[in-house]
Amino acid sequence: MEQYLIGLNESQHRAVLHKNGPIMIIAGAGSGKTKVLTTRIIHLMAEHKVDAFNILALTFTNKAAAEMKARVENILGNTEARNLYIGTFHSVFARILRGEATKLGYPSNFTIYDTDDAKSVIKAVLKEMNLDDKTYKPNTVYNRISEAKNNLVGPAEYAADSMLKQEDARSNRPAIAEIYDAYARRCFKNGAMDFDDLLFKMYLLLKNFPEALSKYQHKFKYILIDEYQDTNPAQYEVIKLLGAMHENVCVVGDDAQSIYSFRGATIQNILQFNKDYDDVEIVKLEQNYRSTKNIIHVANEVISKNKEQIPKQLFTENAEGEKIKLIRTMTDNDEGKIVADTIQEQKLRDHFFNRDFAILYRTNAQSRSYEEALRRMGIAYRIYGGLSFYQRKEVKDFLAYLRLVVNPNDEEALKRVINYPVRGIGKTTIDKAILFANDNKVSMWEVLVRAKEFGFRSGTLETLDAFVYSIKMYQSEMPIKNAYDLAFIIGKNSGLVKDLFNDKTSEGLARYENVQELMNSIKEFTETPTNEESGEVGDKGLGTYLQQISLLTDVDDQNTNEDVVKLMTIHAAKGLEFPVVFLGGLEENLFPNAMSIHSREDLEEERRLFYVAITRAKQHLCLTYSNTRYRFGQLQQNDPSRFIDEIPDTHLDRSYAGNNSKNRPSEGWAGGSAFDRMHRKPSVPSASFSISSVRPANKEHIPTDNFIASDMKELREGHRVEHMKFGFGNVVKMEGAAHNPIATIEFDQNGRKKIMLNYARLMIIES
DNA sequence: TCATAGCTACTTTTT
DNA sequence: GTAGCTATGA
Repeated sequence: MEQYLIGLNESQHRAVLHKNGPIMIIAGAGSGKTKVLTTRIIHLMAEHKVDAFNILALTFTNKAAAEMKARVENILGNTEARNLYIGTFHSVFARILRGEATKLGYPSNFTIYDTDDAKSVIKAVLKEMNLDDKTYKPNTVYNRISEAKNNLVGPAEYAADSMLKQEDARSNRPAIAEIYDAYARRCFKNGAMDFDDLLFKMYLLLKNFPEALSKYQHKFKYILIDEYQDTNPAQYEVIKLLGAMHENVCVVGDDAQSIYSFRGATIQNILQFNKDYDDVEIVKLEQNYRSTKNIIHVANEVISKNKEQIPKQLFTENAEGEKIKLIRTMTDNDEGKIVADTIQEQKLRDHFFNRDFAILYRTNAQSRSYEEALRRMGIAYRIYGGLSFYQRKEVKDFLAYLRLVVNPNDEEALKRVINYPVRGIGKTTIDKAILFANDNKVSMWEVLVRAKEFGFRSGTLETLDAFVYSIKMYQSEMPIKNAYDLAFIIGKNSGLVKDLFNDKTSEGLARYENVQELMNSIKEFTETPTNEESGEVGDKGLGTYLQQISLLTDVDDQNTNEDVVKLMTIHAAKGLEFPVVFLGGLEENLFPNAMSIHSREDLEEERRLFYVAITRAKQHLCLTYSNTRYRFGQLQQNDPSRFIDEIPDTHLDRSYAGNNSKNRPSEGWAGGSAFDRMHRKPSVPSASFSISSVRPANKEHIPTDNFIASDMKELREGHRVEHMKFGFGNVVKMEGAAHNPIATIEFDQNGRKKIMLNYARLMIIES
């Protein structure tokens, strides 16, 4: 048997070996899904001699795509793997659309608008249409348009659809169809596509241009789709079109983990896959390699409450594990504190590293209390999600300059930078320019270029001319300068970098650093040897750079190995795993969220979200909820989440939650809060997070009476020490960075352990 | 034209 | 609680 097939279980093996025809792989949480996908690609290439050019693999995140690519390269080598089309739906489609843009009337250097850009265009459109943005909230309008595009409904179809018309009329927003039309025109005029356009236009390309359809159908003989449960109708139709010729479509997903319906994903795609094609091979991966038996049992129980699902039973051969812990606190701040305390305690007791912990929550706003508590305890953490690097104002401003140089029709970019840094082009002038542009059906840029003709007066005219001149100068440099050199000049000459540099507040400093960081990333881009991705367009220029980054969102993700506690929403945690997981805010109206408790579908999605959270944990899972919580600046009383009661009592340790946690919180319990108890006796053995069933048990050690932790700066190899938990031992090795030293200690009773001196409390007995 | 004080509005968000 | 926008005064 081939080396790469070794270690697959029977179902995994079947999924990998299936060659032609449609196949659906239902992959439970932690069942080795990525391994199956990558091994399948390797097998197709190595065994069936399928050319890399003929394989298309689509994922939802850059990270998933990168991981897949890396694994394939690892086995087959870079030269073989580099020609694979592995990427996110958006990046692969964007790449194809660049090549075919002219068919659709777009320039091939079209700009990609992110959500903020799109909303800003909507705002501008609303203003021009004299519509009130209280009734037509840009957010709502954007979502409505997004939904339409994800369902392949264009502006014309939208206007003609009586159902949609009725819905909009009922919600008192009859003008959505008009706004949609104006928005689409504006984007087109700006030479820009939003995220949804990348899918929608891809569909239109295949639908309306038979030769394009045929080209890509021939090219992609084998198609693999990851996270199929999260696909929306647009993605579904594109896959259907692309796969129609060979029908070698392999979809992988887990209906139980479908949590993106609010972004247009429809679980029906996976539930009905076997009706879309004849003779669908169905493989279920039900063995979990991630979690303890306890966690898997609870996950199964919870998800079984959902009606709509593909029947399956997850099982594991891992250890039994311990019960799931439930902690109740009085306030959200206590919740943060108790989690931070527990992390600290567990690090000491069980030798976990910061990176072994994840704190998950339903909404981003919940991160604050954890943050404060962790900071106070000096535990390193990182919040994932929230504002990504590329969404920060200063970064967007700088990028807007670069965008404008590449595509002067990009009105969003123009508006961002026309008076930033301040150069005396005020609101009045800008409004005037926009007005002229609309009246004369030209771009705003055009108005500026021909400012004199449009009758701007001398003072304004001068500043406008100077601005136009500077941008034109940058444009003329484009063919001869690489992205970094040009960006450097732009940053310097525009005064933008200086402006940030002069702001000496701490926020200003952070902003300056962010722009420097951006410059670094541009430099890195110019210095990295060209790979096949960029072979298409002018290599190291500004245009190529912008294309590359417009679909990147999370630079933060790159450092997954740093030793920090990770904080993120459950959504962001999908696909990840952690030894210890804390799940916070298990309260009615928060989780399940108030907006999702009115329909069965929504509630089931919340439950799937709960399922996703549970199945992130490898060894320990701790649920917390708080009696009161500040939300929107107001103190709220909360009932415990209904999901808590869906966990079988046999698998839930409620001893931290008070006796009546099943009922509504009573008035008189506060004196004996779990929090208080936890602090009075932090190390009662039965109350501790023991990992006995997962790792070999440590022999209990009772610290000597005069135990006082020594200064760890004094610790050297050869010292004899006492550890609170592990007893006596000898230091055999010192390593790690100066700020994070690690000692290897041979304990008399408990063997060799690595101890992080920043956290451990050790007493030096003999030096 | 710019700086600042108040008012408002908020789920999740791979791209 | 806080970001982000609007109205106001300088």
